[in-house]
Amino acid sequence: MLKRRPDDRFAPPAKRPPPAPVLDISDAQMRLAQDLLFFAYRDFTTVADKVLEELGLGRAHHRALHFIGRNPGLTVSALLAILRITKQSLARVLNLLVDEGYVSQAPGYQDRRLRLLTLTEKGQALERRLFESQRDLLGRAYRQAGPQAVDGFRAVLRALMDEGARAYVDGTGSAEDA
Amino acid sequence: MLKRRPDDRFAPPAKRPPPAPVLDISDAQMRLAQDLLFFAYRDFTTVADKVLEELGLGRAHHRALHFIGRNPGLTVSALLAILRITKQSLARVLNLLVDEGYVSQAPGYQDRRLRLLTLTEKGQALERRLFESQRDLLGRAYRQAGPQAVDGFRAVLRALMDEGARAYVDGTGSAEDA
DNA sequence: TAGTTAAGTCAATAATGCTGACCTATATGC
DNA sequence: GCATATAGGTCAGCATTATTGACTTAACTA
Repeated sequence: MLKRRPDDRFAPPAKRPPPAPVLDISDAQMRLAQDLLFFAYRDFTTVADKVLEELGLGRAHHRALHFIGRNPGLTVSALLAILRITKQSLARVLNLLVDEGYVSQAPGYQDRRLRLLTLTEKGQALERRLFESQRDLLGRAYRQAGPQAVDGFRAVLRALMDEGARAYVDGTGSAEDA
Repeated sequence: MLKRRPDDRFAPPAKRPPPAPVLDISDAQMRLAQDLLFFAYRDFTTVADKVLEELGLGRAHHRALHFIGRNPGLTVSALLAILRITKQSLARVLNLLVDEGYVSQAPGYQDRRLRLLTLTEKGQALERRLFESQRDLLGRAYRQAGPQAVDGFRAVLRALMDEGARAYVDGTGSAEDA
């Protein structure tokens, strides 16, 4: 391993950092939006992470619980399409949730190859608890920002996502498209 | 065939999945917001991930480039506070960015223990490219949703984040608080 | 000078993602 | 009935990004 001497990694000292290049208002607004999304998402997920940590679960488990809870009878394929991860990645998460009794599987009625996923009572209770941590934060934010802001919030987020995901959240598409 | 091997991982088959329990309007709205944030964040980050993939970089590198680019002369401590990761996690990412010539470090002028981080020209070019991929998506979303929606979007995201992060994005706090 | 702080580093571990290969069960089209 | 496609599961290995704990060096500060 080539050990760098400290000097190689250092630029000549600058008295003052160079000014941030902001080209126009529009770009500055866009960069602000990057910040906003990063911090809001960071802190929105953190409140649920705290609950998950107690149980030795991760964010991936939360996502699965959330989407199964919202779509009882969801198939594995549909969940994969939503999460955009591989079958092998989901397997680790889902097998644990099934083994621990949070999720139950039932064969499809018409097509018995399907594994329809639902939350058990235990799973519903956990999902509820996770939901409430985020709901409280979100509720405060909604009240603070006001109903008109909430409409705008939803409109922009909706426009940011894929066409398929948009159809899904609008209720006009299937989970497979998300 | 009925002669399938028994599997205690399977619940008894259910004709129809149980209905989703939606307790009141407010909760349904909150659950929708969870969906919106998930999908919007997923697709917002994906556009930059595609650029990063070509260069063998990850999302962690993008985050570092973004915040150094927005805050030239940022210290390592401040970047750690923003990203909320450990020094060891950042080290891997930052050392690569320095070694590859995206980021340069300069000792602090008053306090020479500090490593003031700035983007090199190469780093600025990459950050710009990453930014533009997200700016294009965001620009379309903003135009589609309209200026009033954008205000609401910003207000809710701002309210979702920590007090420190809020001060940071408002420009009234230091990066250390974020 | 003593203690604190900023940063770097080593070692080990965990969560979550990936690819490739292969398997079973079931459905469907001919 | 048979060939093929589809839904799902599994094994093995690997990459990225995070973690904790312990330690070091350099420089600031009381």
